[in-house]
Amino acid sequence: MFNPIQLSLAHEIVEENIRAAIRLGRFLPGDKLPPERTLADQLGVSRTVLRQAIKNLENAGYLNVKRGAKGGLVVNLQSDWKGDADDYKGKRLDDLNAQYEFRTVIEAATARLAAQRRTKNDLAVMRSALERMESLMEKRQTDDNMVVPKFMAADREFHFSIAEATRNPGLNDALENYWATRFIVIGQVFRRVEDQANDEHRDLFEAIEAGNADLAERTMIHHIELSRENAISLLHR
Amino acid sequence: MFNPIQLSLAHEIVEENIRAAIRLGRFLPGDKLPPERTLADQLGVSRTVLRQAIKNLENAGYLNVKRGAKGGLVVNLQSDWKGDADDYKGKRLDDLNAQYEFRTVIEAATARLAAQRRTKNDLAVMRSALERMESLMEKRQTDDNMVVPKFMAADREFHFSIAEATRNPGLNDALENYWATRFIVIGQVFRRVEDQANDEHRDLFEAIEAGNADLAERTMIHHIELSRENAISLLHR
Amino acid sequence: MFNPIQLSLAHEIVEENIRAAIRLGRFLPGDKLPPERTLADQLGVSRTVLRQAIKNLENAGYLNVKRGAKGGLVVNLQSDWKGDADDYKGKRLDDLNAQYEFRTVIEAATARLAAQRRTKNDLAVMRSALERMESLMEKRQTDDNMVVPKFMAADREFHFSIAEATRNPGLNDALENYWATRFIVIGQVFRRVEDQANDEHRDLFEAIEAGNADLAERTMIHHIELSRENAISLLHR
Amino acid sequence: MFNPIQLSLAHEIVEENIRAAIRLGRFLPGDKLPPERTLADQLGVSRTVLRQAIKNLENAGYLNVKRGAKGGLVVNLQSDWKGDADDYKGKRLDDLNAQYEFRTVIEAATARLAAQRRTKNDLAVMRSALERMESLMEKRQTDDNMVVPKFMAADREFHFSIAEATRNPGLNDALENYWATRFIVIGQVFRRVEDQANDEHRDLFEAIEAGNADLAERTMIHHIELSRENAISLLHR
DNA sequence: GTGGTCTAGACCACA
DNA sequence: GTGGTCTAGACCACT
Repeated sequence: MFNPIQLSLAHEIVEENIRAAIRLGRFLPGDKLPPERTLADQLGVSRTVLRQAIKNLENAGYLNVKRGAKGGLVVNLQSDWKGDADDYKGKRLDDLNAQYEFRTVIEAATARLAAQRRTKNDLAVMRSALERMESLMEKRQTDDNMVVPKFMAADREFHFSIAEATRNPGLNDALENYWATRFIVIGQVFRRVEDQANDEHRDLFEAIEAGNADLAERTMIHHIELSRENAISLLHR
Repeated sequence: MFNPIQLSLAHEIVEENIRAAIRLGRFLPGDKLPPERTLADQLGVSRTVLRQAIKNLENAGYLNVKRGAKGGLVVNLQSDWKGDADDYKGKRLDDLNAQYEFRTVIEAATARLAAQRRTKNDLAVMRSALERMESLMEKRQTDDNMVVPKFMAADREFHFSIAEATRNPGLNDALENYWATRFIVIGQVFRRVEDQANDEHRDLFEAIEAGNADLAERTMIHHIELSRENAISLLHR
Repeated sequence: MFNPIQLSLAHEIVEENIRAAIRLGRFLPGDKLPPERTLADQLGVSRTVLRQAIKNLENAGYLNVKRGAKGGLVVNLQSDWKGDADDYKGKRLDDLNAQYEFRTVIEAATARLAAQRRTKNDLAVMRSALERMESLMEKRQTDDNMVVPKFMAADREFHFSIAEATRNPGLNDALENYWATRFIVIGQVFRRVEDQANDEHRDLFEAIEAGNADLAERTMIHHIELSRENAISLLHR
Repeated sequence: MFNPIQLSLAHEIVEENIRAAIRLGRFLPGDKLPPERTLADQLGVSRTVLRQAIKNLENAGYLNVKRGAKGGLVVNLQSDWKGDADDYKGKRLDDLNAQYEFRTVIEAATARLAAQRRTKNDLAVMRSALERMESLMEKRQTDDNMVVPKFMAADREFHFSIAEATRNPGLNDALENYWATRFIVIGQVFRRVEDQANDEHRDLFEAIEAGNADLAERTMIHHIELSRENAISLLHR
């Protein structure tokens, strides 16, 4: 009837928040987080608690802490993160499909509603993310190891800007929560879907810009379906 | 960039859990909760914490604590609950609409998927809830004050059994979370939608039983739309 | 010319202090340390620092922390301690001999000086420790797992009471430091030297009681030599 | 049961290290310490910390900081040192005796063991220090103010080379620690024991060279006894 | 009345 | 002007 409650430790919540921000690309590898004192203030916790979270994130390979006047909390390359790829290693195929199904439900709705409600400003934000993705796509053959993280951040911004355009906080939150906790952060996924993905992104944008809700919805569903197939072929071969 | 984190005390979480169980009709007025020790065990907390939660729920009118051999934690009538109707008093119309919109997205999906995946057992659970609602409907003119709570519990079970039939935990959780925290527990809502509501419920059931996904989805959307109009006319007149 | 300085972290010093007290048998397995607040006060540190030390000692198997009114910091059985026996596993034979040589220098001096300076009170303390050892010796065949720890604590008290009787703080400190950091805490040592050890202890006591400095010194040297041979045969077979 | 722990700041430890090196004559008056960067490196601290220590040592009269290309950290004459003689001013006679007693225990052992274990190389080091002392002794009537410091450094080297010859790190450390923290650095002591002291030093050397452990031990004990009487007559007249 | 967690503020060490 | 450490005090949760 009742399940054991989950006691919330401040430092765990803080850790989860920062981890999500990093995984979502709000801070890219090489970026510095705000100084401890500022971060603690923003998160509404003491430095003690924040530092516990930072220590864990450092151990998990997300952060690199440097001392001194020019030091700070530096975000590591994705390749140093521990436990992310593993999250999906043993995952059952059914679970993965169920997660993509849920995402499809949410994003089909955001695409449809965004097509009906997007403002000029929404479109500008989407276009900016889209163009960033396209320009990064051209650099994909270089060995700049920031291409993948930057692309993933732009991808996230594109999808979130669509959700934002719905003006529905529930959909927004559901999507953010999905990406933060379940989004697969493996660069290889990117490398394989790249071309298709970007064409789909542009189609999606154009449908939303044109206010064509049905088309936007269909395009989004197709886009996520491709993403799903890719993830599955990558993780369950 | 970062928002203040929200810490919750153990007894608040426990209180919220029990309140949700009551609001969702898992315990009906007059029912007794399990004994303290059992409850504390299930929730994984000490009796100190549980008792604090119970004290608050008693003050909020949800519970009536009776001592003695035949005592226990008795659930009160809805009419004794405090602060629930208030939740919606000052709510902005836009917020209410956004919430219903979110519910529509989720439940349109559950209806569609349930129509495709329901097992015989799923249908049996749905039918049971449906028949209970229909039989309660006939008693709605009596002054039996258990009719409304029982109807609401059956209503909840009906919707949840549909979500259950999708075999998608994400949709399931989203729905449960929605009902637990945002579902309007005002009996008057029930009194006004009752006739339509029940017809819709049966239509919905039949579409799912027939495996007609499109129809199930349309019916669900229509059903929630009626519910929304009702809530708005009641709360924002 | 200069060596890197060793930065002293408060919690490490505290940890070392408590660990030494346990290893020296000032707290026996099953004993409770004073409550955190008291301990922190005595050690002149904040609870934060003390708790870090306790956490480490818990991880190292020295302590078992229990919550609640009757909880506290309980000392574990020696068999749960980690890293103690290991300290000597790979140790070079020369190092071990050098350590025993150093101890011989210090304790030969304490025995000699104690024989010259012991008061009645000193003798009473020695006799008490001696008698405790003798009474424990009789229980050595039982399976009471407190016999070894208690014997070791009494052994330590006996030797320290001799050092105390010299009224020389330098010798006292050197001995205490030696036992705290280098004393071998392996119960098996005890089992093998038992009979001889106790006879020697009594001889030593009688020489000191009689004020026979030469005999006391010779007996102590012989006693430590036996102990050394035992340790070596045990650890370097 | 437990005593307050003593925390030390990095710059205090560094200061103490450098002070000990100077007091032990590892750097003689007029010598320059290594450059700041080298020193900071060797000590494993930042220059900030090192400079704080240097500032204190300058204030205490140990160092004279000279800027410029030919500048550096120059060690002052003993006569400029502050606070050393004071260390013993209020000291109780008993404490002084106890310290000499402890030193006697340690050095009697080093003399005995050195006589048994000294190598040719050990003897060469001892002889070098001995001869330096003898040659300085002849200059003691001149007003060369380097005679005393140089003699004291040679004296320290002589005693340490004996300890070194024992191959026992424990004895070595105990002696070094003793001299660094408790050795009386007052030049006047030197002026009064000089003649005897040097004869004793030579006797000691010869006993060790001859491998006569008993004689070496007796000579050392006598040597320290003279030193003790001298110190006491000087400080407690 | 114990251990468990968090806070606000201080000072240190580093670059 | 950053991260690193420590303190004093408060309140929570457990038994």
